[in-house]
Amino acid sequence: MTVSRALSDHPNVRPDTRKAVQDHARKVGYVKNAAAKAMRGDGTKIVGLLLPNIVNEFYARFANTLAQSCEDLSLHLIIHLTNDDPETELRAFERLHEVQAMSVIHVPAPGAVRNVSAHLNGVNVIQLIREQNMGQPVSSILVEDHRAIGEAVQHLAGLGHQSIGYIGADERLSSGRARRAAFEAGLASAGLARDDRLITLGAPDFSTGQRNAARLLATGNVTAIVCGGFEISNGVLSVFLEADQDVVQGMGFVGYGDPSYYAWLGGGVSTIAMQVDELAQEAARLAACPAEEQPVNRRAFEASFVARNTHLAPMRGGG
Amino acid sequence: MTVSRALSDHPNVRPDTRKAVQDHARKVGYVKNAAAKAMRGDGTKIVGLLLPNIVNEFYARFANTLAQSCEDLSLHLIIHLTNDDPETELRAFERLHEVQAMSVIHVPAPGAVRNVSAHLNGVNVIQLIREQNMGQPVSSILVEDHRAIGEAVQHLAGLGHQSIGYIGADERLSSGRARRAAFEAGLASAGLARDDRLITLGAPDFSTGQRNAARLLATGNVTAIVCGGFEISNGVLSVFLEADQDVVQGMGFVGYGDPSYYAWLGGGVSTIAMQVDELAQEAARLAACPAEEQPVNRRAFEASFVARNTHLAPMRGGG
DNA sequence: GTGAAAGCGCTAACAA
DNA sequence: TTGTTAGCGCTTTCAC
Repeated sequence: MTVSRALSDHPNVRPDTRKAVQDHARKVGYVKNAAAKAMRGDGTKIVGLLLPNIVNEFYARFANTLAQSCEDLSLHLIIHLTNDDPETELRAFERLHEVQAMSVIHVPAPGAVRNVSAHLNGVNVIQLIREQNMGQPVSSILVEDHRAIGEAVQHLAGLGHQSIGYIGADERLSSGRARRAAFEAGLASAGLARDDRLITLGAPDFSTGQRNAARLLATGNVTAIVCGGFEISNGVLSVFLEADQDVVQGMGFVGYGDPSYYAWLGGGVSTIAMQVDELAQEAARLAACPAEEQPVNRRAFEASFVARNTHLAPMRGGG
Repeated sequence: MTVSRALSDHPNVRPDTRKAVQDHARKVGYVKNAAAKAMRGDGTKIVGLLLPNIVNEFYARFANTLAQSCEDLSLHLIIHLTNDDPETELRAFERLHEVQAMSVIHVPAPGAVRNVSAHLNGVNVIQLIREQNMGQPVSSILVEDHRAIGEAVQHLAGLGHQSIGYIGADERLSSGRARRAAFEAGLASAGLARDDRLITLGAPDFSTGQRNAARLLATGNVTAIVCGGFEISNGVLSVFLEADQDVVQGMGFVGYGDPSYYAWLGGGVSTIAMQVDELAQEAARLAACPAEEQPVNRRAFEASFVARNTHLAPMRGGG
């Protein structure tokens, strides 16, 4: 059809014909059928995003910026929540395979490698935050937080803390391993001895933060806590904010991630902050190219330590 | 092909053949091509979600719960951010038309009706929070906040406030009109006179909240502020939290929406809370049916007034 | 500069 | 119970 050529801006169409066709298409709201294009093998412009959840402000901001970039690049963004569950993650990959997603950006769930590889043919896979073997080469966008975590520990040490606890993700996550190592390196460079009883690990979720914070506070032999995860940080913080004032009096706290309200809570929460928007833009950049044209890529963005009121002010009502 | 029948659980296939086919499909990770299904006219299982943004915790929680429901219902959720801009919204509808979305859930952007109707053929449209004429029958899921806003005003009046300001969305939004009316009704039932200078309206965004809060505080003749929008509430709150202590001393504040941290800020922020999860589940329920089988539906969920420390405690650092 | 044919993966309808 | 045909909307190839 000449119509098809006109709509695709092909040169071999009389200019007036082309214009007439295009104008009419716009008038009647015609758009090309993506399914038909996909079936011919033209690719889909679909980007999948797999996140543990989208309520945590870090993930929300990432998704927000990514979605903006996708609008600009005319990509379709399909979101799947994994709850950090490998089974759910597998199903998400399956669904994205059905619609022939061009790229998938994902925060790998903890746990063993499952048979996802069957769903990854020709898919441009981009890992975020964490790295996990997928049985095929993948790109990754990481956060380099070694230095920032070290600074956090030294900051606490400088305030006189000698018993600093750590709550983070366990060894099933690459990020869990790296952050724990960074914490221990920080202790060493601050001249503090490591006490394994003060290092508590678990799944990267809110309840791990809650549970371990309560446990560390209960022992009474910890004077500060450093967090190694977004959800964990929120969980720990919830315990601090709801604890009796005399229990947390003088306790040091360093969160992970920097949601907007951390600056407002308890006089300002010290934290490890990352360049969310830059992460998301890089992700969009990588996701925009089909797998075959996209060389595998590995890039890390440096995190920073934000010092605020490391000792949370107790909350008090105003009336 | 017998294979197709086997995979579709068609009865006319020898049971052992069927099982063999299904097992093999699972083993090699075969999934049906959604594009081919769509091209036959079988529909797409794609649900579009159009939100102003996804960082605001109300929208984030809505999207989160909706995404969960979509996983359960095997629907694909495509997210588009509109920034409350009609042009961007129009482009999003266009993109969803391309992929033949089955349903679109959207928070209508303020402004005139544009020619979206061309992109809505056979689409199950579900409006959220706000209502706007789309030139065709649509379902809507609303928040009934008249009573809650009235309670908020009466609560403030009960605390002795006589000059209560209001910051909300303007008349371009159905929700803006309704909430303003609810505020005025609240004043009336509290026996307070309406002062139009204390009622400030604008776009439903953060800066509207910031700007008008600063303005109302500067005039000095307002002792409390009620917010009529999610983003607006956050904007107003940011001004309160960053203002000099003596300026906001004794000021009353009622926010809109109930993000998790409102309970922690300044001793607890009083607010209008809504049943986010219920809204999202209802949205998923409506979105799961194709347009032709879905009778148009209009449902409202009651909001509630949550009284906390209506007078924000000033923030102070702890060390 | 324009049209005709073919095929992408799938399933409803019909034929065997 | 299984196989064949046809067509969904699009673009590439080839013919005119």
